[in-house]
Amino acid sequence: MAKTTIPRAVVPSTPARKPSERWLRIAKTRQNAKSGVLLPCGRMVPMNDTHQNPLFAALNPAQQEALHRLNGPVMIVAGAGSGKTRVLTHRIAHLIATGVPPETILGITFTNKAAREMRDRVRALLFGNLAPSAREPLLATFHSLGVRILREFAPQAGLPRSFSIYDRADSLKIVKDSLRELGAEKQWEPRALLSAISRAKGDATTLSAYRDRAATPFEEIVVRVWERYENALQRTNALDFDDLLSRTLLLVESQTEIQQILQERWRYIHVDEFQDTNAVQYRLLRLLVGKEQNICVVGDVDQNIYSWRGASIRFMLNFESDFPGAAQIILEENYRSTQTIVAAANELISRNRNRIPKVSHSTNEEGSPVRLYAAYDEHDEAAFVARTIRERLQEGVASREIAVLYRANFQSRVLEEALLRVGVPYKVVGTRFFERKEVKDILSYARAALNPQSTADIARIANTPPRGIGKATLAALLAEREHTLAARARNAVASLRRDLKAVAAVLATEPASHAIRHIMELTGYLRMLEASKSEEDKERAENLKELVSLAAEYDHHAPPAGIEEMLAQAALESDQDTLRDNHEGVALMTVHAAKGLEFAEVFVVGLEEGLFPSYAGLNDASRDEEEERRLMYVAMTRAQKQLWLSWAQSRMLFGNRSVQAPSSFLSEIDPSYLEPVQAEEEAREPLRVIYLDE
DNA sequence: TCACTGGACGTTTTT
DNA sequence: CGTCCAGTGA
Ligand SMILES: Nc1ncnc2c1ncn2[C@@H]1O[C@H](COP(=O)(O)OP(=O)(O)OP(=O)(O)O)[C@@H](O)[C@H]1O
Repeated sequence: MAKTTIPRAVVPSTPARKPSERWLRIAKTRQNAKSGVLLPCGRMVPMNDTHQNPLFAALNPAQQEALHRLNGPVMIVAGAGSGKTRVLTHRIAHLIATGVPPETILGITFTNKAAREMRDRVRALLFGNLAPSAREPLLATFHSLGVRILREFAPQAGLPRSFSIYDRADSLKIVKDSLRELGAEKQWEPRALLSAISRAKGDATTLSAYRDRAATPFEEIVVRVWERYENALQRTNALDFDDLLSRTLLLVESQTEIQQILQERWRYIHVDEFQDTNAVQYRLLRLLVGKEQNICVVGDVDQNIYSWRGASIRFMLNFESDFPGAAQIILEENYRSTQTIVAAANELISRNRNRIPKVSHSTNEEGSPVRLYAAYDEHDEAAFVARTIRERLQEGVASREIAVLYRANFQSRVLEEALLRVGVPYKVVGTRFFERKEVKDILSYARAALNPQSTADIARIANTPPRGIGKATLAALLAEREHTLAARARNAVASLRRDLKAVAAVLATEPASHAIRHIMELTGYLRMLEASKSEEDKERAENLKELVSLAAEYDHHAPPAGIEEMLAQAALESDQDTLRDNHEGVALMTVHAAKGLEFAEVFVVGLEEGLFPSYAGLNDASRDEEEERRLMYVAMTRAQKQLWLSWAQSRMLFGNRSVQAPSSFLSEIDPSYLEPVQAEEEAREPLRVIYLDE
């Protein structure tokens, strides 16, 4: 395997504004075709000099290996906090530094936030504060990559120029409607049907293949709903999340020319969090990798936590046979956490049988023990968290350095109440801005105007604000039977049409933020909110103003591309995206949402049998004890310095107070790493009375 | 058409 | 215990 690439054009793509801004510059002499690094002092060092090239100096020897092996397939396998993401970032920067054209590099991340961060890091590593150049690597999630490809090749993919992306709520609504049409809404759970459909799509199973092997009554109803679901999507020019991947796969699979274009476009492909890749993503990936086989994936099988939606570690296990000659790089040093945290997490995960044992150690300080709190109930637990955080803030820890992690979203409520009570600022990650009703409404106007087939959007906004369009009128409108309506209803429909026409005109001519403002005004939506006396509506009006400033980020696109881009972003926004880079406040989130993040101090709450590990889906095949343990491993390894674990002896579940047993995971951590925290006396007494009352 | 209300039902995790 | 939604009456 070649250790040095053959650089092509190595002339710096963007002229430096000021010499000081560009601390690292690509230079090359024509004679030897070898590149070097120009240090700020003006001295030139060879590109591969592991001592002087700053990109190498920031990595340990094992990590550097990934920068030496730029060609051919590479898989980096390593535990939490071992610098996998850091290596990817440096590798991409290094590729560019050696003269690989940036736009031939593709990096796939798990969330948009991760993509954005990687983009910032690569820029910082290469150009200091230089303005973004047109020539940049593409850093995106599989889903946004799909949108990009499908937009570019819309005709070949059999898609209209402007298609809508349906989020889970949109999809669920179609499933519900389909079930109702089938008269089966009482017998089946819409969510179960949607996840069956989604799961099949993610496994690259087509409807007809699924139909052929459907045997159980459940599978039969899935088929019947899926047929209707697919019809509805097609009718409304819409794609769901899974389609963004599967339609892209279909396109690239069936059209060799397109495959070739894409293979030539991205000659260096990277995938982060590879352990959570599903079948469709993997097949797409294999098709995108060109003859040179320049693919670099990083992952940790112990952090596979999305198997319930089709992600599988088998692609990691098969990597070497699918990509012959693949180099494997193993990273063993954890840079993130204290020795105590690393040891405790390793011990826990070693209980899993279905894994490949690996070494992971830390040369960081030993650190303090993991603190364990046994609460009386969920209120006591939340009070403990709030009180401890307040103390830590007083001791000088920044609030953004602290996270509280839980298994299920409903657990955030008590925590919020407790934090509010003691005045600790916090941010619940996962309450997505774009899922707020008022935001969805305004965006629905845009979607309906851009894509007149989008009946879901039309239904959503037809009577918001009230125009006098009720159920009957709406049905007639959607069936294009307006002429059968009474005059009053016809007028109402005419007013809706006028609004949509006006919105369409505005979208075609105005930049994104102006367009959004116009929508709010010309539809009377903002007026409706401002006329209301309720606090909630006041807040909604505020959110809409926020939406306008968000839209301004898309103003540089020519209309209507700005809005289209924003709509795609809105649909693809991840939970993590609600955490702004410079956010204030303690982060509250599910363990799933914390994947890939790190915090100085971490609380993991609700460590009770049935909750974490969760017993939900007990009858399902989806329940997986080992995945729950991996989830716990992910949770623990988010912490850099201090980890707190807690559980409650009693908890309100489904409106019933239930007696809880401590999580089995707690007994899987050696007691020598743990230190119990005593309850505060005054906190204990009144709560004990409540407890005994039961 | 729309506002209100009682009852059913839920909590796994999400791009 | 809350939330959401379907069904009711005005
Ligand atoms: N060689 C190194 N020198 C100093 N710090 C490092 C080094 N490698 C990694 N780190 C730091 O360790 C932390 C973890 O790195 P990173 O997030 O890249 O790990 P990861 O393997 O992707 O983690 P996870 O799998 O848990 O998401 C980061 O703060 C990173 O900056």
